[in-house]
Amino acid sequence: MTAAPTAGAGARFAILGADQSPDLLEREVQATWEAEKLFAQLQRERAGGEPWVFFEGPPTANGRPGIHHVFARTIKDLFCRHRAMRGYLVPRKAGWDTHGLPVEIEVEKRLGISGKQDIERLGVEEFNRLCRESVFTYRGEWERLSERMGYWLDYSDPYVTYSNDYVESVWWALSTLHQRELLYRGHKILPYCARCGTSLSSHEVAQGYEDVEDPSVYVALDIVLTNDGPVEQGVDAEGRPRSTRRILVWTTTPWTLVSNTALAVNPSLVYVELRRKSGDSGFTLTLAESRVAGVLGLDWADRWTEVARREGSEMVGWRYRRPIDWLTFDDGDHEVIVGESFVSADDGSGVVHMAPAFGADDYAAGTRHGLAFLQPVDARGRFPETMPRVGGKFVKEADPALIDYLREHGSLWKAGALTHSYPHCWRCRTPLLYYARTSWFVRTTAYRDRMLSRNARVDWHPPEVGSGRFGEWLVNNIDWAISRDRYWGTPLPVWVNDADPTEVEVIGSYAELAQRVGRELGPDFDPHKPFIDAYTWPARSGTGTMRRVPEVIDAWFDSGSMPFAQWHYPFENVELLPQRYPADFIAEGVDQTRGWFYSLLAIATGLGDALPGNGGISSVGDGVTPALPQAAPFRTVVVNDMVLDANGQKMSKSRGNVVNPWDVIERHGVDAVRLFLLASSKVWVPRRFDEDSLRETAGRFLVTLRNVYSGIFAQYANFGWSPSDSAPVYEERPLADRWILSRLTTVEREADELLGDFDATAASNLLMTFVIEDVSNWYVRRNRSRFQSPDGILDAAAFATLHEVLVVTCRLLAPLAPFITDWMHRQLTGKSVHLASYRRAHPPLADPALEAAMAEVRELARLGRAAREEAGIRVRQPLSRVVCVVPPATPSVIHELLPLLREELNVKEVELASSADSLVSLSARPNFRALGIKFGSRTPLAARAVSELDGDSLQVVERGGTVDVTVDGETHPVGLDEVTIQRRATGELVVQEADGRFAAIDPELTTELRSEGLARELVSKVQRTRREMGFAVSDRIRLLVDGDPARIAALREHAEWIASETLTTTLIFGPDWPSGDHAARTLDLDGTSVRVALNRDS
RNA sequence: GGGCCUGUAGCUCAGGUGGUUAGAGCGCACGCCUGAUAAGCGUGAGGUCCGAGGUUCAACUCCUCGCAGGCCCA
Repeated sequence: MTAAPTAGAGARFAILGADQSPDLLEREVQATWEAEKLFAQLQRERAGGEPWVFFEGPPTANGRPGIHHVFARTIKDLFCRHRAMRGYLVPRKAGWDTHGLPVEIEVEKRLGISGKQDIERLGVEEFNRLCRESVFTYRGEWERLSERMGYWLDYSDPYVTYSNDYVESVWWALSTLHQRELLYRGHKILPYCARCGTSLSSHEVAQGYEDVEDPSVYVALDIVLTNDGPVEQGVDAEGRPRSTRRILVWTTTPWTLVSNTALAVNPSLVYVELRRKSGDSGFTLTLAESRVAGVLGLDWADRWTEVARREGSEMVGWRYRRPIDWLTFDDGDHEVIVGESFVSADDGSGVVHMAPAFGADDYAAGTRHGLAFLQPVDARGRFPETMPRVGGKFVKEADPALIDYLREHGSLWKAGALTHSYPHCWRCRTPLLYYARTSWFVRTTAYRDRMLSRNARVDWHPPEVGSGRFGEWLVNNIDWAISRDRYWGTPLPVWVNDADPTEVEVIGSYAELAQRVGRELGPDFDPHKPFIDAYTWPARSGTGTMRRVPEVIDAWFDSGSMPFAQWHYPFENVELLPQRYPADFIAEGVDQTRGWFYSLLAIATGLGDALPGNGGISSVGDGVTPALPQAAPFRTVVVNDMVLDANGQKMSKSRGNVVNPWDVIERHGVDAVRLFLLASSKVWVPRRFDEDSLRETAGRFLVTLRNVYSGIFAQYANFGWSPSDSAPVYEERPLADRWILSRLTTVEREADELLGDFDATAASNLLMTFVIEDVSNWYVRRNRSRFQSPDGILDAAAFATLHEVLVVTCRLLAPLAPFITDWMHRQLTGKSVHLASYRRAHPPLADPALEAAMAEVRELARLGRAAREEAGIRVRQPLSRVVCVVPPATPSVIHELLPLLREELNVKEVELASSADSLVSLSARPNFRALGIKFGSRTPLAARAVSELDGDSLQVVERGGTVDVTVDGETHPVGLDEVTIQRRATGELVVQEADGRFAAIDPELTTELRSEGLARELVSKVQRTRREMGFAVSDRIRLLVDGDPARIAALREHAEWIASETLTTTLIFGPDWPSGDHAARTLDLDGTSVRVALNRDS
């Protein structure tokens, strides 16, 4: 890397060659950062600043980082950098999520084993050792990529969820929740393989769906009590005592009928009660109206007649008699109809049988309605030996016997078969059972409202994720099942008396554990399985031994504990935590909605005032103290969506379209990748990663930035300008300089506000547009000659101006593209951009009038060019004049800017015409918004009347008066508010107009103009020849020109100008060819040939 | 089945609170420039704003119902 320039004479700004690869440059910058320990330096400099707290969501280091990780980390990095540049101290502690199923699966794969039996055969100790080892297989690559992409994070002291300190903090959280009666043992319905004896995780289930044939059974159950009272009893055709009203229920799992405790109807569906027209007409049958034809046949009306219809909500609370009464009810309601919105009328009868032990919906409904819970099936999926008819049978094999039983008792309505997709064990193909398993829960439903109110305080980007995807889901929150029947995880710190399962102790620290077991834990203490299970102690009650439950906890509970566990709180850092909690900012992918975002909120809300400054619950049950404000653990969250491939497809290994971040970084550089990801669309919309698109947007922008710096600024500044040279104060610089400096001030403020508001996309586009349009395409282009051959102090001020523009632009861009900006900033100032302040303390004032006027000039330039195009006259050919009109509100400073327009359009004169000018005619455009308020439904009539106003009337209006228009027979005054006045050119000029502005060129070419055009043409071609011959920019030449006498005469008029433009010391017109070396060319000048010869004047 | 997002030019995307001429970049066509040059600039042609209803004097914008794609959850 080139040494930074020192201020003063002879300063040299390094030039960035066009062939310099971004990758190489960025690696050099990276090396500099490392050598300087720049991140640590920044943190030291900000140490006294107000903290702006960032939480790093810990990645699971068991897979290679992909391009989407680069995306998420760019977002995290850029806001942290921005706030640091604003002066905040932004702690950035790294973290690793190291527990959980993904790690176990990775190890299983590597060992070529699968399933719990295999793991236990291997030994839990060995398995967990391998898990611990594997976690950091990819850690090195994660760190290297993070560094390469410029994601600054303190990796020296990361939090690691498997570490003893971290686990202890998690234990503390669990025991705190337990003290608040928020931890309990309950049931959870899980997909379970009875053969393997294990429950399956959702992604295992997803692998095992197969089409199978299952029974499809309708049973008609007796209704015994409705809202109108008891139902009359009777006997059926076979003489069995039955109720006179029945309800039709459908199931594909007859074996669960043994455990039936309720029926569910959809409260908003319509149900009909039908009676047979003939035959067994002594009873009625109730089912959903929309299912009647499906169940009873399309011709049902021939045989049935409707006796009542009602909404499901009217049936809630009715009582029925269950189909099989072998089991005794325990606590809870039973044989009742409940209302549940999940009940669908797409199949079945619109009435669903509920067995809370065997279905997730059923279980949830059971919890909601306090239903009884009947679970007779053992761990191998069999009914107890003592059960009638099906004793000892595997449940699925018991179906036929149960169907027979129903038939014998007259409750079977019809039995068939149904082919549908059903989950099977992916290992052994056994159909899975949805099974209630004992599980440990956090009673999140007890504080759901608090989670909602805390969530309402979060600044979500975008807001709809917070209110919709997350908020809606919170409303339907159910208790968090935190235990897992697995091996590699934080062990659940729950010890239960083996003689009395109601005696439970939850251990909240290692000291407490040591106290229980009556000895030191020792330096080699490992809280993981299997070691932890060796810690037991005699129960306090005197009988039995306290033994730890076998489960580990959900890894999401680990990561959700990071706000305090990363600091080993409350065992350490008690003073620090109030300054590091809550987070001002987090950012993760939308897939974290129910992951990390939830676990952070659920844990923090449950802990309440056990965390400093967290407010909330101090106890549960009767005593709730809502004293402190209930903040969420994060004040702001930026949610990013996925990165898709160039065709909008999800990246996946099987499709082979996964983008390797290292490859694209090598090709384009990190700055371009970061900018592209941020700028292509709002970060919370899925974006396509298309390298062609990247190249032409972010890539092109960076080339332009480099060109402005190297090709304009550095190249010419190196001829003798230095930052210490005195330049006129801002107010005395040329108007163009004041304009770009004003734009800079405006953009500086806007970019800061946008990033302050977490809108990285708008900030990226603002800055890229500023550099390309305002800096490169207007300021630099129009002032190029001031850099190439500065004449006097006002010209030279361009260097000071562009220097300022580039320095500030680097700062504004630094959070987004940290490499090139740092390189350039060091060249320009000798200092790293990342230690700079984002905004200048005393920028020159913005001049809105100047900016507005320049915008008009640029629009006129566009129109003027279009007019030239239309007239077919190239820009090099000078023209006599252009006549322009701008809106009346245009600031008067525009008059001072007209020289710029004259140069841009290559005309001798620019006239601003007024409305009174003979070139101009006025026309009116109705202002619908204003007219609409006044005229309502007659707006179209009024609009027509307004647009028919003549020029004289409009002049009156323009001066602030009103004129009357007739609308629908009535007269109304119309003023400036209701009409937009437009000017059009009349006469012989070539006109382009838009939105009340126009530019009209005079296409007439005088002899004088023609000869000047010719001279320009010659200069241009001679310049090209010089260049082709390899002359240096400053080389002087001798030039001879010969050709058609009329042309030569025309050129001769401009001899002096030609000579000075081409650095010609001796200019000869005529046929006298010089002796010696020279290059002779025949040039085509405006249709005729001219011969030139030139050589270096040494 | 539920929740949320997206649908605008060939492509990628912008388009507060409804206002009659819907924008940009790329690509394309034509042209300019030729000492930022393995660069730069301009002009132009491209659009039933996914569809159907509705509200309104007026709908890309608001409402309802669909269609297509995506994500998450069942």
